[in-house]
Amino acid sequence: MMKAQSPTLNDVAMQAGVSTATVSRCLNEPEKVTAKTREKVMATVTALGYSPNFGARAMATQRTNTIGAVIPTMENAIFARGLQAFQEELWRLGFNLMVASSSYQRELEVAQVRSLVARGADALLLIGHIRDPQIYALLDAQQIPSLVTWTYDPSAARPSVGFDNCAAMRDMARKVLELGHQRLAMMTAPLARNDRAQARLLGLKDAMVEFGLNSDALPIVEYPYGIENGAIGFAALMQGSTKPTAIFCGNDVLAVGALRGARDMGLNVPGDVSIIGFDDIELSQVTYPLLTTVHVPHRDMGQRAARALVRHLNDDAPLESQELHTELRLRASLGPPPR
Amino acid sequence: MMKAQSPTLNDVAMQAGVSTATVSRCLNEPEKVTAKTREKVMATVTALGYSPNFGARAMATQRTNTIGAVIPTMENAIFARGLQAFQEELWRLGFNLMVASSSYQRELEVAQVRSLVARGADALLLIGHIRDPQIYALLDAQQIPSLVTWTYDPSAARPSVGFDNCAAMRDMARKVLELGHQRLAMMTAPLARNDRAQARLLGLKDAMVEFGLNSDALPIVEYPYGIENGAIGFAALMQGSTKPTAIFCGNDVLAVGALRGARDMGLNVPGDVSIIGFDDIELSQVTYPLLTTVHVPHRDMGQRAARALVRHLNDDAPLESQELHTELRLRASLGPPPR
DNA sequence: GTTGTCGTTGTAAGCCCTTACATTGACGCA
DNA sequence: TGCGTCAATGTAAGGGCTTACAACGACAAC
Repeated sequence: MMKAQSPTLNDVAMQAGVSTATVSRCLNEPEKVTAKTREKVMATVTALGYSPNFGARAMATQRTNTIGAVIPTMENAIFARGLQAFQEELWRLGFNLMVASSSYQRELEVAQVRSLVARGADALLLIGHIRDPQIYALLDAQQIPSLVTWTYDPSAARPSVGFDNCAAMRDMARKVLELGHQRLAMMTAPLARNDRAQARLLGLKDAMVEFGLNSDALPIVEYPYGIENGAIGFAALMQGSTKPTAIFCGNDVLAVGALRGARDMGLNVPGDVSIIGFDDIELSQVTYPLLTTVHVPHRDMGQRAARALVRHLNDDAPLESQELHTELRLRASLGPPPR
Repeated sequence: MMKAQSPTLNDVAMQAGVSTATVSRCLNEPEKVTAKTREKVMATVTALGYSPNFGARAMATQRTNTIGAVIPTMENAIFARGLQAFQEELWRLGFNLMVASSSYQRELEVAQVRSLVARGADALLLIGHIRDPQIYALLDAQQIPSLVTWTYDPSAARPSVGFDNCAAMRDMARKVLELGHQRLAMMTAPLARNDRAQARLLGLKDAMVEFGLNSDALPIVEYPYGIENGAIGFAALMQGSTKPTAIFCGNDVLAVGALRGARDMGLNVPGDVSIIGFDDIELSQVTYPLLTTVHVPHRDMGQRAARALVRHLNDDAPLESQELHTELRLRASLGPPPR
């Protein structure tokens, strides 16, 4: 009955006295059209307030210029920063970002991927390699390109843009061990289905073995992301009879919590115990004492991932793995062991 | 030539020996189809690995089940938390989220809105009321519903789901003034085109007037989001001859920076100076001293916004403003003025 | 047995672009 | 003048789904 339809390509074409093909060309490949025609058409476009119908365009081109990302959570500063950079770069390249969060839940991630694909994502950004194989099967079946980030693993089947979590933590651990620490402990995010966390733990153990320590005896506690949890975890690690002199944290948030836990227990950092983080989020530069941590180039990673995906989609460039480098940030929370 | 096309509705229909209409109904309104037919069809769907073509569906329904959000930045914990909740709720309701960030730049926001609309967003989430009028014109022209958040302003032309920034800060300021503080100062995010920041400042000034102080004399410094900036701003405010005894910060991040600035300058909080934040992000519960701040229900806000938009899209429910309530969190960083 | 009703399924008309291919026309050159 | 060339434009065929409406068939009521 009543139709206040927005104008279509055809409306513009008729109004401007040209064919729909010409209008389409004016919009998408203006160089293929005479300046005169182009002006006439563009004038009509603005006059009518025309804007292309998304669905029709998506159908005709089989593209949406939208890329999906499934991340554990945006609330974690680590992901927020990388994701922000990813979005900014996508924007520069003419793409939009769809976000879904899996809350570290395996089945949920499957559903999210399915949904993003159903919503027309041209490609996907994923975090880490470990996930339900269904996801890879789905992506292969639908021929959706995907890129793994927050880790770099040349041995994995899929391309990744990230850094070597294991090597980074190993380097840090060596520094700590060189200071003479013997009793280490680790507080990590839950290890199950988190290859980044697993790799970091592995790096620590590697270094221990190098230094002749028994890595099997390493006390390990697992806590979800959260400052409060860091404090709790710290207390848990310190209540045994043989207290560690250096506590490695899988991420800075837990480490900041540990610093707080130490303060609550009246312990001096690093006098009584050293605390080491991972990520170098902004927060770690303002704690007291300043946090020793591994600096991760999150923004660079997000940007590179965006560029790689877009080049793949636009120019058919192969999706290749890229390794980014981390750096140790040795700050006040690390010192020699007590005594 | 070579086509490894993915199966279409038609393929499924032929294979299952029914019409495309029936297949479509099985997928979208299963209750309208006999159980027997439905089973047969669904079996074929899985057998063929069929999944609907996004573009075609979008074209036929004029819907994408995708909602866009334009936020200043995801890196700010405040937005990250609310956005996360928004996304989770959208997901529960069967929608996807597209994110764009404006970096507080007016023109960029216009472009982002345009892009999200062009990418088929069914509706938009926006932060605050102040923006280029072009945006509202565009949304009206294309009939894209939108909802404003992070603020509640019944006098504004557009519906909003949020809280009264002015009243919240006014309440906090009263508490501080009741303690006897006379020399106040404000550190805020840049005020230009940020109605939330402006409202918070206004609330502070209101309270000052109530208590007989000259609000025009209030020292104000503006710094972008960032812990480091908070420290810088603090130093700036404390270097005058008449030092403030209470510093109001427009957000917790600046406040945390201020705490750090105080420590750097060897000042005691709240002995020498009280520091007050806004937002109650996780961080504020672990600083030393704990931060006095205004608690904002970011998650609740995100959820409500999602529900309101979806109800509007699905059930044509009117988009109505909702006011959420903030709470004062009086913690150790606030004390009586020195002397 | 006929007719009417109603629940189920089928038919086919859009929805609005893009683009391969066809057509046109201007121009240069013989 | 006639012809070939090439750039500019037009024609029309999809592309895959939803849905109004038509058709059908089973069953109940008379």
